[in-house]
Amino acid sequence: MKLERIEEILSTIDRLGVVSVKQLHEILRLGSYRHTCRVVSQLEEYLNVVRSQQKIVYLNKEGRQLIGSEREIKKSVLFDHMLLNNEAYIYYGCPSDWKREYTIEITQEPEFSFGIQIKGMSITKKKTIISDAVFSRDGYIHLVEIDNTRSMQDNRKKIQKYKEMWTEIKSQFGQQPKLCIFTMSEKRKREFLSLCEKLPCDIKSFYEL
DNA sequence: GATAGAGTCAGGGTATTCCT
DNA sequence: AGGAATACCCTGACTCTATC
Repeated sequence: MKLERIEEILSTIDRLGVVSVKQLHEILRLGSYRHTCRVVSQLEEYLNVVRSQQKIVYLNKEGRQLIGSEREIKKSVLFDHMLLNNEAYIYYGCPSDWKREYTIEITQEPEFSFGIQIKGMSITKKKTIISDAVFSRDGYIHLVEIDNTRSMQDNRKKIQKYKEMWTEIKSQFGQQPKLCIFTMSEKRKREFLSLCEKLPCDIKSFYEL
């Protein structure tokens, strides 16, 4: 296989972190599924392979070295979450500016300063929120949240955080982003729908994909 | 003609579902 | 429960095609 092609495929894997062969088949579009399997097995010297329900791969040291990636992936319980993240990536047509684990940091002016100004000290506070992924489409920013096994209580907290920060998020992106949420069941989808009432959002359950 | 890329078919392995 | 049937995933072997 040509080096260029190897690097291209390894970069794709690097960008997603962890990916199943089935997902690679949809992303790379190398022809038949059989052929994707073959390509992956040819690249195995650069990959760690995990067999659970299906074969999933991520870059090993050689692979990272070849494409100069600093991002080391360790085998973890987060794999399922990352694979679901990929499903969203595929659903949106593999956006070229897709970024995982995107940190949004904002500074908020305090609502009440009680008229006190302390010299040399800023009373603004910083807040961060990490989206599972961010991408743009037709010029619009999309923030992606993947709900796998998080408790609904945690989900409520996170959505609340988005609501609190939404004004600043808007001004940071210079536009109204869209919150895209993928969840595991219709029941949760309904809960998210009511939680996100006032946010521009797109909520889907994985069964719809 | 050698090589790489790609398709088809068959079969093994394992998980899931079905049936008694 | 436990064995049979089914479904799904992965791989090997063979073949064809394009390109150099």
